[in-house]
Amino acid sequence: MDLKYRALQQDLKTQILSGIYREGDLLPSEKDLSESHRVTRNTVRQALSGLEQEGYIRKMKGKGSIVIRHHKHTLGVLSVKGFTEILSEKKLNVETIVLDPPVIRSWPVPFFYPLDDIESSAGCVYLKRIRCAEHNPVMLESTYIPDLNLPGFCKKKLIEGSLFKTLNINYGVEITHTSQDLRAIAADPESAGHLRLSPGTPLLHIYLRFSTNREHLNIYSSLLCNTENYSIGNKL
Amino acid sequence: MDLKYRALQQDLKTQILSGIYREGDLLPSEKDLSESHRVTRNTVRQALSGLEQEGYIRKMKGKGSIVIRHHKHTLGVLSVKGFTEILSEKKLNVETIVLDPPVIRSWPVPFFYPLDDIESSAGCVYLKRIRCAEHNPVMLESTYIPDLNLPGFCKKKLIEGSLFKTLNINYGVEITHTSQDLRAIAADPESAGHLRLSPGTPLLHIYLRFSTNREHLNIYSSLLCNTENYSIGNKL
DNA sequence: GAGTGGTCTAGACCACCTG
DNA sequence: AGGTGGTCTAGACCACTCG
Repeated sequence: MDLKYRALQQDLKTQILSGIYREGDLLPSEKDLSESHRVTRNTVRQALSGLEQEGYIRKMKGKGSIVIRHHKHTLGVLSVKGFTEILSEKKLNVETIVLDPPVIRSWPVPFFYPLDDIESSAGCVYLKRIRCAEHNPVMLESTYIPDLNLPGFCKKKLIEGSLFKTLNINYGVEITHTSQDLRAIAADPESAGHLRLSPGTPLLHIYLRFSTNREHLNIYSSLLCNTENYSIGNKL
Repeated sequence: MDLKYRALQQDLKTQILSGIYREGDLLPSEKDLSESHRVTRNTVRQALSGLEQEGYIRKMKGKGSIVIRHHKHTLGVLSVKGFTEILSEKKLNVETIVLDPPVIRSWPVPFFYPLDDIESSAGCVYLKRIRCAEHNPVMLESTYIPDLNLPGFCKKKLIEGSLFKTLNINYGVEITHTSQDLRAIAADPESAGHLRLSPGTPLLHIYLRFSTNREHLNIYSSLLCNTENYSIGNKL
């Protein structure tokens, strides 16, 4: 598994993040990239589409691919990514505090996404974490995963604190799709306490569903975000 | 301008919305579509990518492209679309109430997006509207457009109530990119009144910037959304 | 006019899913 | 085993931007 377009995409991303290409710079043309990386222009275009989707560049007809300014104080595009990956790319100090370590329990009723029979009848791995940026709690994340062929998951530590990395390395799970659902709600007392806010403070509530390469093994997350200092988006 | 992939994408979308393909149905395979529409598979894939992005289908390796269930009570993917288009696709009853008809004024200071010199020195076309779904106000939208070569814009009526359609048909403006920024905030008294809510109710605040095919002509919108009954997202 | 990205063709091999 | 989508190649023509 080392796809050419992903390799090129990661190459360019690294160069942008390391400052080789700066805001406003033009990337090499698609023709140049295709020659220097020995791939066709279609493959280059696939890589550049990915970068555009992630908010690193902007493609301009007749001109080229422009590197885009990175906004501080934005948590990143809502995309097929985990929290750790999003914020470490922004070079923010990131911490995760585990409130409830992984346990097997029954599914909450009602659950925020409809579950299929196989998911329902399997148990549910649950964990709850606080995400901090620059030492401030900004996000409260409750995660639910069907307990389908994940032996010993609750006993092991998360690799580098990342759920996705752990699932990938230990169990070969890869994220394939994401869907999301957004609302604004008032903070309940418990959540407010965790986020060091007053109850009733408006929070961004995001329900996420990550599909994976394993059928029925979907990852569900409920995120409560304090958007006072860090907004969510792909502001360019 | 009639691109083959766009034509195919629209074709399939119409068939899905009209019920020819229902939730869970498989679309014809990429090979079949390429033969029946006399285009290559790459072109078919471009069209299907668009439909996937818009949340109409889900592509499954080895299986096919599955038509996805439409959730009621979701306002639609945040995408390169106007409000009118999003909700009419969902077959909801949609109304727009113009609070402040288009006028030329100076830019608010500070403005929520950085403006370039040409935008700043041009005037600013401003309008404010309430969006209703099923006769309930759900969204308060303030729109700002640089007054760059849009003769008579403030005097004319909007075509079918759609800002994008008006800009497109009368001035040849097409949307090319979108960026967005999300926060949760408490409703101020004025906004609360318009949305028939109590002040302090949590609202989803979305800043949008639409880039167009005309340089410097960007469309800026500030949206306040009541997400109590209609959430925002691409829940599948 | 030279270079760019946008679109499109006509093939190919692969991994994955299902019967 | 046969069909599906995922990836990739090697070309082509176009509209657009810029000097």
